[in-house]
Amino acid sequence: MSGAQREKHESILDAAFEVFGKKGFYDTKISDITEHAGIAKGTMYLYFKSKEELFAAVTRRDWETFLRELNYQIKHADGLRDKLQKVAKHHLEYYYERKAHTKLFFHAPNNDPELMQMMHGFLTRYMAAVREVLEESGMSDPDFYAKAYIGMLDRLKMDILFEGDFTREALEKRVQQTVRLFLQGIEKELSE
Amino acid sequence: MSGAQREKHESILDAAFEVFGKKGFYDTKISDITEHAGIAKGTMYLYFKSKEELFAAVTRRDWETFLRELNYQIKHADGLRDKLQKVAKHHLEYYYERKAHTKLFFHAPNNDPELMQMMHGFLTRYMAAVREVLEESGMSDPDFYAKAYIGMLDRLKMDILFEGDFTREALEKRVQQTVRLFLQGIEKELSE
Amino acid sequence: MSGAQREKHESILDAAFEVFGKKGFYDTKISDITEHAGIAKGTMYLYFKSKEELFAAVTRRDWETFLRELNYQIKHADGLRDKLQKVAKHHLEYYYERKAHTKLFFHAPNNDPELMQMMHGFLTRYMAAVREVLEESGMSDPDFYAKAYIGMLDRLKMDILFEGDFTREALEKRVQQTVRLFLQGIEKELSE
Amino acid sequence: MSGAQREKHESILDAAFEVFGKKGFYDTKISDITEHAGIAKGTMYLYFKSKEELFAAVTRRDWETFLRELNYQIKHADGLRDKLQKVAKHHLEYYYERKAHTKLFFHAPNNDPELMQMMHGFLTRYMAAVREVLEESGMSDPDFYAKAYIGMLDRLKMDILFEGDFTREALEKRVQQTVRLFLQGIEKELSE
DNA sequence: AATGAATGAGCATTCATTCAT
DNA sequence: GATGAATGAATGCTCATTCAT
Repeated sequence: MSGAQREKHESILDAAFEVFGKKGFYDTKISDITEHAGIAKGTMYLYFKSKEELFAAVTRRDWETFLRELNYQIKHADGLRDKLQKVAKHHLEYYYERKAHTKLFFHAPNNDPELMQMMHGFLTRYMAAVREVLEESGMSDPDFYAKAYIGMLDRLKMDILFEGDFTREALEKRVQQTVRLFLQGIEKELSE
Repeated sequence: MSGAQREKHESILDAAFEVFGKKGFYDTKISDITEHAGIAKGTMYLYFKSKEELFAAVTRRDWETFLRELNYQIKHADGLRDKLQKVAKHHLEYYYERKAHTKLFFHAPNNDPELMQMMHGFLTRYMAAVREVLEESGMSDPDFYAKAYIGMLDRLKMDILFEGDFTREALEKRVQQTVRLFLQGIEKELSE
Repeated sequence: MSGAQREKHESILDAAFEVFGKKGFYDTKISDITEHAGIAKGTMYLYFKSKEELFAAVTRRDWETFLRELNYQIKHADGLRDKLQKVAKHHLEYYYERKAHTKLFFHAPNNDPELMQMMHGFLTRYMAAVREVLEESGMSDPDFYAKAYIGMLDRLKMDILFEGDFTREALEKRVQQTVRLFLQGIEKELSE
Repeated sequence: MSGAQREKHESILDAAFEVFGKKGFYDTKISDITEHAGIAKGTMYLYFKSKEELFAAVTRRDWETFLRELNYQIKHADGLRDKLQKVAKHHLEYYYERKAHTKLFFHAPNNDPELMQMMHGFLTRYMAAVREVLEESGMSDPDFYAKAYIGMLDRLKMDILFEGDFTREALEKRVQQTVRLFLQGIEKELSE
């Protein structure tokens, strides 16, 4: 793929992110996306096999970015508390930045097994990253605790997405609260 | 509505629960449901305004049951630990019993604002019930903690729904772990 | 199927015969046919599974009529010469009456194995009917002669279909010539 | 056109013959042909105006070869019987050699008037060649007899094309039978 | 009340053809 | 001359909903 093609590939993904995120998978027409990208309808099919695959590609790019940055944050944090804090902040800020594109998360195609598979893979990788942080601190059953931590964060994201006036300050407070709650909760499990 | 009508109303809901739960909203045809219920296609429209409304009614009935039982459990439990335990057990068992109907939760109609509204209402009532439990123990910011607790449980439900061999024993263990984690986590916030 | 339904079924076939015969399979839109029949597009699909199946049904009805009348003609004819004459007349008149619907024969769907199969079946039944006539006269290799006879007729039909001014008198003359040629040709094979 | 160009022109025709013959006009994509010919898609359009024209060119080349050889055979045959025999053999062998490319004959483009015109021209030239043979023998109405003869052969070709196990010996037998049938049939019309 | 035949809006995708390089 | 990326017209079919019976 040439440079120009890579650029077009990206610009289609950008347009698709925009439109899928605002209108949801089913209410988005291919022509909505291609018009937004300034290309002809058929051109999309030179880069993506189908509407489903395009949605999957948008999701994949977004998640890969999420996971890359997550790992970067964890790597450059010091100690358990700092790492958990970075995770929480990353999780909540990710959704904060996507407030205007909520339909990416709630209005995905319903019965695409490949997409389901892919999503599951991402969730697993997210969980694994958090589990590793906990393992380093010598916790037992780190799987369970990783899931619980992510679960808390994921519930809190709802307020961010659906309360129009959620501020960055409120977000920051949530981060602190969550870390505190979790750290106290696991205190006795830590091997020190 | 006469008794016979009420019965038919219920039997349509039963059929819809079954089919929506197995095939998801979009892959379910009205005729699938009416055939399952043993009635004519048009008859459904005498009882429900639309496919969306039927789905909403199925969801509503299920959630109302959930909340009714939740409140019953809380009312008949003693003390914070017991109440939290009952909540966790109820939440996880609810999904355990619906393992065969996962598409009710993941393949809902995408763009029905009324349904979104309704779901939001149920989540709020669920949260409120847990918040009350926490408030009774004199916690500050009980909203946050209620959400965190529910978030943990909701993440754990995924394993129940998608791990085919999840047992009731494993479920029970999750309940204990979650309660323990949470209670330790909030220990210092408790006013006693 | 009720009487009214049977009538609608027939009227769709009539419309399809008309439009397919004039424009050919590929240049006919479903809406052309349903408009011609005075019904909605979806209604066609209550009676026929697909465009291909509708075309097959049109063809089937036409061929069944052809074969029914053929057998009737043969049954009510006396002796070999008369029977061959009736066959020739029937074959050529059939196409004469369908001069305005030539595309039924030349612009059929190209890759429908079921249709190919069906057509093959009809040709076989036609051949079998002629073969029987020859067998009664004690000919050897009646298969070959039946095919040769039908072949002559089928080539002659082309003039009928594509020469605009072909008259019934010319047709009648062709019948006589063909019978004469064929009878002389097989004279020595006859067992008398 | 240079030599190299002529070669490419031919190689496109070869590829088109191959692919059209195997998959039929509608199921063949231009890219199928150009890939088979080892050239880029656009290049085809430097040599042929359209897909239809390419198909017509393939057909034309094939028919011209057919007619050239036919005339050669007729010219080098002696007497009516020999000439008719050569015609029959040529006709049936032509299809025998194209058993693997039947779709050239049955899955042609449906609504190309120019192609129809061309095909008609070839049929006429074929007919004329046979008619001349008959005329030399002083027959009356040679047109009719030429068509009848070709008709017989054309019906017999079907068996060759669609019966997988048709042998050259069976073909030879058909030739003999056809000539015999026809010669006896026209015996009395011959002026000698 | 119950039926089920009829309706018709809605949309992803293909592929022959073009034309800038 | 050769390329191949871009174009965009064109259409069969589904299925929620209606309404005459």
